[in-house]
Amino acid sequence: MISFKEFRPDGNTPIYLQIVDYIRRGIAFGGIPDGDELPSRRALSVLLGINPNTVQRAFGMLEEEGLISSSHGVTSTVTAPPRRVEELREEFLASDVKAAAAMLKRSGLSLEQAAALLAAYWEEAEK
Amino acid sequence: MISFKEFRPDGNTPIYLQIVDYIRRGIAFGGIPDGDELPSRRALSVLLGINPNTVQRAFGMLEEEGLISSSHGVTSTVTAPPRRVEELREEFLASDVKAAAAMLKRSGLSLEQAAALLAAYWEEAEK
DNA sequence: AAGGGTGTATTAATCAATTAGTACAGCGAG
DNA sequence: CTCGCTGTACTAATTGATTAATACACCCTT
Repeated sequence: MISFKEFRPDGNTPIYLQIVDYIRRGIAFGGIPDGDELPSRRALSVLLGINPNTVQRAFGMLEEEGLISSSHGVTSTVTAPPRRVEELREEFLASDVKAAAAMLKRSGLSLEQAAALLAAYWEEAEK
Repeated sequence: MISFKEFRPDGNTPIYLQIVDYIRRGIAFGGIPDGDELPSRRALSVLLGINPNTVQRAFGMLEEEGLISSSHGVTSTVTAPPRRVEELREEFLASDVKAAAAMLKRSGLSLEQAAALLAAYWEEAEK
């Protein structure tokens, strides 16, 4: 059962997106295993103090993405076979790295300069 | 006189922010010189097909940032002495690099891995 | 079979950000 | 001096996204 103990909404980004992100990343990196059970829409909504439909919106997106499976009357479960997890990881990496590269490129940096600066700022960058 | 010939709003980000960004980057990297003249609020609003106040909002931000100078009755001009340009460039770089580093770190990469991936994706990254 | 749990669909309310309307005030050329 | 340009301030309208209300439909346990 996925626990939301470490879920800390940032108050800035929409909640439903943070839920999606939390679970996505949990599946990709944080050890949420295949077949794991999700809290019910209503249960989670109570826990987070939000409306059930907000949870539904998040879960709906995950469902469309094929990361969870839902059916009437019963609680949803994670659908994350090893291939999918690997795929997901790569998607994340690719999009993050691309975004980072684009960002650095736009500042007119060469690859060498970018790498050097990255190293320089690496430590102090907040995880 | 700053021309907006190359200004291509992306339809996604708010226009006033895109204007700010366009001018900021122009000053930092794109050769908008100190003292250069801006179109009037109204003129630019007509050119872009938007409301004068939307332009005003952008110009207001630039004014607060000290990047342009405005006074009543007369058109605004760029205020970008060499020091300021250098400073601006560094600000941009620092914030971009930090953002990139944070992004890569969140994916659980080591510095070495990040550098390697960056190199791998460098070419195809859109400027 | 019935009641309390569950997911789902549709619609409405809320809220924040962006954009626009209108009026006022200063400069400068003719 | 005055007209047309300019910047500025304040307020209202619009819009889009997010969140909430409500009702329905299904499953499972007892």
